[in-house]
Amino acid sequence: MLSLTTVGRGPRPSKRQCQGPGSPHGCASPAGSMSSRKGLNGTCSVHEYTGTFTGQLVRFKMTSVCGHVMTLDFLGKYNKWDKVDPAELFSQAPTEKKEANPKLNMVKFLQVEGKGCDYIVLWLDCDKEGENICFEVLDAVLPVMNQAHSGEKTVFRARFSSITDTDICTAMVRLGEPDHNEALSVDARQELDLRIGCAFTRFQTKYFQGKYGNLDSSLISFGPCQTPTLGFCVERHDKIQSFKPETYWVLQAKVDADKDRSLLLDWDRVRVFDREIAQMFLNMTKLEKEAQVEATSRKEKAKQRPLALNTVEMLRVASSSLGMGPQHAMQTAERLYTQGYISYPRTETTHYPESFDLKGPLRQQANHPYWADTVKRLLAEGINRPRKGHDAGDHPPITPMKSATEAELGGEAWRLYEYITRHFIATVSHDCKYLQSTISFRIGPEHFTCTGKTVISPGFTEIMPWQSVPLEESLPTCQRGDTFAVAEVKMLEKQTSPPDYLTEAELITLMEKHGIGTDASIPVHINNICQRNYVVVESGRRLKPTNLGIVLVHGYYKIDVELVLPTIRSAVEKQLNLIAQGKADYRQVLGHTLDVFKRKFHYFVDSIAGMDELMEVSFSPLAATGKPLSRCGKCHRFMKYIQAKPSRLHCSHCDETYTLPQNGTIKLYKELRCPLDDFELVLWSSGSRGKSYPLCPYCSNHPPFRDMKKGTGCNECTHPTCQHSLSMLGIGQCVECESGVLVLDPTSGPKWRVACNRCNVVAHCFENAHRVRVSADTCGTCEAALLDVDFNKARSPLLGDGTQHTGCVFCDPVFQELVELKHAASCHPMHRGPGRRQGRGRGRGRRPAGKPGTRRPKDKMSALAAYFV
DNA sequence: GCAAGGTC
Repeated sequence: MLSLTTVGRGPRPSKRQCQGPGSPHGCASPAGSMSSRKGLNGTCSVHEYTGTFTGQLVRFKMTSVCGHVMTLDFLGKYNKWDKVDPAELFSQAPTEKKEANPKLNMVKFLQVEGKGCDYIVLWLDCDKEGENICFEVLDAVLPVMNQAHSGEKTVFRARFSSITDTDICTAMVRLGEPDHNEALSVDARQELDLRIGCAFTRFQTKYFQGKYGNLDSSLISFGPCQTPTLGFCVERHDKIQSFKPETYWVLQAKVDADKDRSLLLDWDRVRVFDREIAQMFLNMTKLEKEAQVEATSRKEKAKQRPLALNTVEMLRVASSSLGMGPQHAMQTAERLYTQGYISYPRTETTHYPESFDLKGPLRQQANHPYWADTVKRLLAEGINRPRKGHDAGDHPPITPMKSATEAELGGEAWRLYEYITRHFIATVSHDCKYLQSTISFRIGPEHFTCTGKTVISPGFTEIMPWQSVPLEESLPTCQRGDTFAVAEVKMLEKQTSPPDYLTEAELITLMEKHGIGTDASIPVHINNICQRNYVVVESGRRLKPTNLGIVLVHGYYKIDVELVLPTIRSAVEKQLNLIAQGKADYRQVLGHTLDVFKRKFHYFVDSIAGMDELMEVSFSPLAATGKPLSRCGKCHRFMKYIQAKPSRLHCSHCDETYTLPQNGTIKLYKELRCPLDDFELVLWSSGSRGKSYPLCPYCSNHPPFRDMKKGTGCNECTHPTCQHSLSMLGIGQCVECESGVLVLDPTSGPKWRVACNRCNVVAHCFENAHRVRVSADTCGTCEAALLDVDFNKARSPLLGDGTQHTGCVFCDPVFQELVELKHAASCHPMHRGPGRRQGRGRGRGRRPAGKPGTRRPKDKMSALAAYFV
């Protein structure tokens, strides 16, 4: 008998905590009998052991998933932007659940492990997302599990608020059922976010891209989290813009404390905004010789040690003190976590469970070169219980799990680790105690105060020195009735100053306060608005909105302010919570909310001119952008090349736009024209050492043949006779990728190259030839097209005086010597095609058989691969 | 090409 149990969302080491020996409820195995292995996806571990369950002796199998198993998307044909009206995305367009990460093969993995199991216990995170994942797991696993007998319960949900022995074992004896309503509320959230986000994003992007040539983002996205995030940044920008500085006046008094020391006093009125009134107060005090002490006080105060560390606080400090952006900080923290240096870095909780072993992590720091003394003293004198924080029931606060040095972690990772560790030590340290002394003075009729702080015991500020109470000279001892000589009273003129742009730390606080995003997604939203060029990060990690960002938000203000208000999300979430609580019907809420947003969408579309008016001020129309490059095949006037992403050609006479392949440059190709549509060809190039090919702007956007895809060049065109086509310049099947053909680059001489028309394989052929042509004949051995080469007389590699040679680039002994395989230089290794393969023998023609001039390169993969590799 | 949410 087997039982499959599923723990957590990721392969966390913490799951082992529930199966140690001696567990009170018998849910664990005898020591040493657990076996562990990796699952078929190589990521998730499977642990097996014997124990008791519902009074029977069973074999447990325990494993995990990795976040959501499934993700929601539209059916394929609704993802074609130019074929689908975004309005259809609100209702007509059907959605489907796809595997969230196909590489992990999670469904298959779960089915392999779940096959033949009798029971399943779900140990996913105890929140709505976790509940939703429960059902994703069940959808995969129930069909392969053993059938239940006579209505016996086989699906259980474990509910726990921390991964500790007591919590786990309590959960095990109080197993419940997964909550379908909570899961449904997440289904609704997914569908709303998808439909609303994609509809607005597609509409905005297409509308503005079709009108302006110098937008600084290729995607004008909208989303219920990212848009309000941007809204906060623009709101601050507006405050700065509309700020009117005001002049105010302050009285400042100085008294002699002793022979060579004076005290600066603060005016009790702080400041006044009327110069004459300030002058009047100055007149009343400036002639006074003495300041009377009216009262003194000495109070012991405490600066509290920090709450235990959660994600958003870590991100705030990383941004404001370490200068690390949230996304980068999170990546760094993840690495520290997977390497075992810190506990799980995504948590809302700032409270340690009662049973949490605080001394363990602390002891590990007892020999650290930087803080050994502090830690040893804490361990010897007894640690202070951390302050009571917020328990979100997710994961313990972020805690260092083993000692590490700067040399070991290096750079950024060390700085983050150092902060996390100092913060942890601080949470179990004592509060900082200091004495606050105040002296109240009277000069003439006006009151002034002087305060000073002296540290009694530094407490946690010893390990967090940046939090220290600043060193001040102590105030003189005095009592009511004493007098001090007035050294000076003067009036200062000052101005109120505008706020500065939002810092990332402030933005995180605002997002948290308004419930925009989660601990895990807040960095993603901030990153999004940077990447889309809505804001730029300035010095001090302040977020300054760009023209585009400002125009978008002001446009929403004009058309429908709700689209950008932070309440947009919380209002929807209120509805979703009703589903989760079983108080509202999933279909009704979904239908109603979609209906509301569909109306908003149509109103937005109808009112887009309002946003467009703002856009016009900052951006130039397509017709006024770019440089004339190549002639249109329809009107034979020059079209303009718009380099800004997405790069394209625009014919202002025909009002047509032709998108070009991205990440490359374009130039005119010898004024040659496409025989099909008369458009002038352009030469696309990925860089001097990369590949290049001719391209017809019209064909690339409107493929003339069924087997030619959109966005491709002449090197994929199957025109039977055009001198630039694949049919005429293709040589043979690519040596690396499955579907590509090596095509001669006709512009590459004198350093002749052939390049794959799909992947980034480039072969350098001949250096010293002045002409290379693809012959109509094919190789007898491999059926690749022969090359007809005319070498330079002086530097010909041929024996004797010969300059002309025809042969197969793969098989000919003369050519073999000269060919060198490379990857297109501009391509990053990450984007390379699949690795070199050997021994795939399979004949498949690249070109349509039967057309005039077509050659069928024979698949001789093993021979070719052996040759190139 | 799009959202937000998990997590690697």
